This record gives sequence, C-alpha cells and structure tokens, in this order.
Amino acid sequence: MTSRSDLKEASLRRILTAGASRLRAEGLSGAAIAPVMQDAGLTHGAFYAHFNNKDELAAAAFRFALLDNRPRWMGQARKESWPGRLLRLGKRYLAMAHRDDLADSCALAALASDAARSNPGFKKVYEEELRKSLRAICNSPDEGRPIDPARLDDAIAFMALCVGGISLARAVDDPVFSEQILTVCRQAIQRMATPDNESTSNVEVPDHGKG
Amino acid sequence: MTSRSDLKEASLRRILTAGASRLRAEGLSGAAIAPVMQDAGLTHGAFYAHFNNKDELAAAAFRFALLDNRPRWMGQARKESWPGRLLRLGKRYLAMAHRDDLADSCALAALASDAARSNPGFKKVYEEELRKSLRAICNSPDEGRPIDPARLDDAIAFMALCVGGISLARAVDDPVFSEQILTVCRQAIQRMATPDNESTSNVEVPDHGKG
DNA sequence: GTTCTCGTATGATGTTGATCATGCGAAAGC
DNA sequence: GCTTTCGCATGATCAACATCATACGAGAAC
Repeated sequence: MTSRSDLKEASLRRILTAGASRLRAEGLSGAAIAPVMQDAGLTHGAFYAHFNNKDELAAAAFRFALLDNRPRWMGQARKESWPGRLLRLGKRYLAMAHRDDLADSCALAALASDAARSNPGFKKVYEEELRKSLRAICNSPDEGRPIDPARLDDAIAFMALCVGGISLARAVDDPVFSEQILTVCRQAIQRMATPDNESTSNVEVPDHGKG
Repeated sequence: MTSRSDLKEASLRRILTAGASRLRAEGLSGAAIAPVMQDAGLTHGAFYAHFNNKDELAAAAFRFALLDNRPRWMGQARKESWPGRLLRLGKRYLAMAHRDDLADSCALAALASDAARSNPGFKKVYEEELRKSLRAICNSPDEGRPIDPARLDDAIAFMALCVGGISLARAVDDPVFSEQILTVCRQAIQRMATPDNESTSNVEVPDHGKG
C-alpha cells in the first residue's frame, strides 16, 4: 500500500514536527537527535537517512515551524486598517495562551537568543523566515514586489516589541508580573500603531490601581 | 602575602567574570564548567570549592553580569526629562557596538530565550535582575519605595523593545538588515517616549529613499 | 617547626549525545 | 520468484561534560 517513498515522506514530516516542537521548547542546543526521533516514532539511527547532521535538522525544523504557524496566525485576507491589523496580531501574540505554549509558539521569539549565538548558516535561515513574517504582517503576499517601506518599518518595530515582550513575559517567575509585561506591550503596540489621537475601539485602558 | 581567603575571593571573581562572559556568548547550556575555569586560570576540579553545581554558577554569573554592567549603563545621575532619558538609553542600547559585543552585553537580552526555557530558580533570578534594571531605568534608586507606575509601564515597554530589537538585529545575517532593525527600533522608542507632537532635538528622521 | 587547614590539581566515573557501520526485512524491479 | 533497493533498527565509537574522590602543597595556628 504505502510505498517506501511515501513512508519516508511521512517519517520526515513526523521528524520535522517533533523537531520543531523540541527546538522551540529546548533551544538550538537542547533539541537532541535521539529524543526527536523517539517523538517521531523512530530510532536515532534512522536520522541520517533524512539529514546529514544536526544543523540541517535545526534549519529544516525552524523553517517548518514557521511554515506551519504563519498561515494560522495571519488568517484569511480581511478588510482592516493597518493599525487595526497590528493591534489584532499583537493582541493574539502577546497573550497568555501563546506565552504558555512554548512548543507550538512563534519560533522567531523562542529562538531569538539562540539565533543570535548561532553560525551564519542558521542566521541566514532565521533572516529569511523573519523577512517572510514581516511580509506577511504587511499583507504583501507578492514575493516579487518590495514591501511598502513605511509599513515594513512599522512591522519591524512591531515584531521587536512582540519578541521582546513575550520573551520577558516567559523569563520571569511571577505570573502577575508576567501578565503586566504582556499588557504593557499590547498597550505600547496600540500607541505605536495609532499615529496620533485617533480613537480606536477596544482600546486597553492602563490601570495603575491597586485593586 | 595574599592570604588564602583573599586568594579564594580573587579566584571567585575571575570565575564569575569568565562565567558571565561565556554565559552571554554561549547561553545557559553552552557555558560549560571546564572552559569557564580555564578562562579563570584554574582547572575544572576547583569549581566545586566555589559552587555546588552548574546551576549555581549560572545564577551567580548572571547576577554578576548585570551587577557589573548596570552602573556603567546608567551613569551618574543627571538632569534629563523622562523621554530624554529613555531616548538616551535606547540609543546606546540599540547600537552596533552593543550588538556586536555579545560577551559583554546586556544579559537580559542575551539570555532572554534561555531564561524562558529555564527552571523556576533561574527565572526568579532573571526576574529580580529585570526588576532592578527597570528600577534603574526609572531612576528610582530607593529600593524600599515602589516605582511610579506610569514610568514603570514605560520602562517595561522600553525594555521589551530593546531586548526584542537587539535580539533580532543579532539573529539576522545581513548587516544592512541588522542595522535597519536597530534604527527602526530607536525611532520607535522616540515615538513611544514623546507622547504627542512634541519636537525633540536629535530626532532621527526615517529615510525610505533608495540612495 | 610541626601540624592543621584548605584552595587547587589530577584523575576517574557515569552520562549524554553526535555520528557511523552494519544488518534486517519489506517493497520494487525484472 | 529472485534479486535489488532502501528505510529503519541495533549497536558501537568518540567526544564533551558534570560530578566527585583523592592528593598535593603552601599558608595558618600553636
């Protein structure tokens, strides 16, 4: 029934899925071959039928993680203003659900520090995926055309705030403090997205009260 | 001349210095005991006279990195507006010099993703140091009193943008793109810091031209 | 100056992990 | 149906690494 090439393809998919999860949960150096293969229902020996070395897995799994997640995040094309788009994406990104689901989270944030320490090969992959995500944020699916520069700048600042915000929120131990970080960053995106005194629906109101 | 306790203290200082560098350059799991001890001019066996295990070194070296860097960054107390302070700090943080000097950089950024994956013990340490840095940004040296809440929120968003920005700038391979990330984030801090249409000196002008 | 203390060095141990050589068994080709 | 192919499993090898037991040797205490 299932030809060997189909089998291999399915195995590769399982390896990539497992690798993408472990990569985000345990980092570049943490995601070891044997556990990934075990997650995929295979033994460590089979690994080298699919990749030449661990670095290749890291690059492929990183790509896979974003290939898998990006469409889910961007959703269908819809009518929305540019600030409204950033607000909507930021609200979902800087959320507790995303913060707590590290293994299925945005790989750009989960591996930011790791990529900063990595070899140029992995940085190249990281850069490509970041560019694709920025393009997706800007809603410019046409890869041939350049992105509108003003929007690209907005998207870069947006991504930096998102990556930094969720990283800090994950790195602290106190859940109250962690939520505060997420909330403040969402509000910062609002201020960043709405150029001036425009009133926006669903505006989060800063609350400095004690209760 | 040098008593044994003086010797041990000096050794500990060298271990912490080396550990703090390697921690930032190679991450939580990358900074191994033997290389750190070698950097400190000792052999691996001496390690356990100073720490019970590797986790203790990580926590102590992380603290040391920030204890060492924070005063250098904040500088002397000076007269400056709150937006002016954020602008000044952001300009220095989101700079190529800081981006390229990973081993002596801000540990909060260098280890953000690592801390996100770490055990609660390290997260607690990370959180304490983050709180101290936020307090320092807010220029409230009195540890007893709470920080002005509005300033704290500003400082949190500021830190998130700084951490995310420099992490992204380090993670990409193309130096032009990397500089663009830094520039855009500095501009975002300007917009974030100046509430409305206030004119500020030394404003960076966005440049979307091709030349 | 003899003994004790303790900071450090040497060396061992057990573990983890990357990589590869080899072999099995089922599908593919004839 | 026989042979070949090849995806996968088993097992070995080698290196890195955390941890600990033991020993040395110089300062400290008397």
